[in-house]
Amino acid sequence: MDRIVKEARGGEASKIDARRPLVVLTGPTAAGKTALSVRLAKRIKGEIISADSMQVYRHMDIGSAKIRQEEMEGVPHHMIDILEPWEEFNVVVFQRMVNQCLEEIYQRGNIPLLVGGTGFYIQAILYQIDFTENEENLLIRQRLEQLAAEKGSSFLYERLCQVDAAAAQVIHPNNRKRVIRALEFYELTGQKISQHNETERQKTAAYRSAYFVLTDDRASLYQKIDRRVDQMLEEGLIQEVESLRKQGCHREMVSMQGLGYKEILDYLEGKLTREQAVYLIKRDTRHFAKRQLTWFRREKEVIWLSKKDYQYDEDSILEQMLKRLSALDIWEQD
RNA sequence: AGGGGCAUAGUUCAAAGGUAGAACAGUGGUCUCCAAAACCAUCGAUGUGGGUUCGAUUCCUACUGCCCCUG
Repeated sequence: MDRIVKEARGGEASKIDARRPLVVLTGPTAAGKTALSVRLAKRIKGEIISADSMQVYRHMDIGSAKIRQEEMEGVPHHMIDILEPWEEFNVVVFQRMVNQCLEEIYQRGNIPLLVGGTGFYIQAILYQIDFTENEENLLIRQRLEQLAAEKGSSFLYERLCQVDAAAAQVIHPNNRKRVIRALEFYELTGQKISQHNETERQKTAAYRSAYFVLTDDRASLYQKIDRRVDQMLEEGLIQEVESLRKQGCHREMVSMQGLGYKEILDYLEGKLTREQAVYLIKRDTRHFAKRQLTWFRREKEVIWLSKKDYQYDEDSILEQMLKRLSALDIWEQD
């Protein structure tokens, strides 16, 4: 409705939306994004970019519910199996790599589909958030972390109160990670992160985009999560983690903080029984799904696709998506 | 069937003749470089009927349900 192109046709001072097209498909874990994304990609000549913080890692197939080669049905997939589990990964790396991917996809004349459950990563791309990269920040962060360990996290919080009161007001004192990040930002740039965040928040989407959120009733979602975890165990999750452990993977690694990995690691080290580990995986995955939904609710201009509204018929959902893409001028049916 | 024990939040467990606590689950939220992470907030209970008492969820009693032992 707010398509600038259509306004142009109406004779208004014309400004064509020069932004490039981007389709986002996300939703809570176990909602069924993967299968749907492949079907959509085939219809619109798209390439899929995974927005998932765990599927980037090789050898982590079962626990991350990674798509299998044969399931891709020939659709190009990016950002999957690109790192070893011991390699560092975060939003900034994600952003840089995906931006590269996007260029290539546009050059091929295809439409990129950003598919995955990590809302923060999607945000980083869609709004092209500036994280003000800097080499030094690791050192500063380590120093601050040590300070927190020595003098307690309230020490850092008090410092933040002095340096950036606005940030201190928003960040809870117990949230050490954020307190540290805020201080680190200040030391690095001499500016307040509260101010920086404020300007970043003003940004509008950098792409002509559609933001689909595939979801389902809470109860069905939770049921599916439970079933999926059981299935992962049947498929050999424990062996997968065991072999990662033998290769030297430990819980300090970002990759080993993934759901299913940290718990099985504890089980293998005798800190948990198998039953306890499974219970925790299921519980934490439910929590995760809930947090994802909270995130998407806050996100502006999302198109909710509640499976129940479509009688759980994937064809109807797909049709709806195509309709919306066409209305948003992202894709034209030939 | 006889004897004993237990009934407190969705679950596991506290406490007390005068305001019933916690953990976990559930729910809501924060998030702008660890985000599958980290953090915050919040809903919610004395099995049922009598009796004693100023007052019972607590003491007594019957019932109901569950558990254990004996047969």
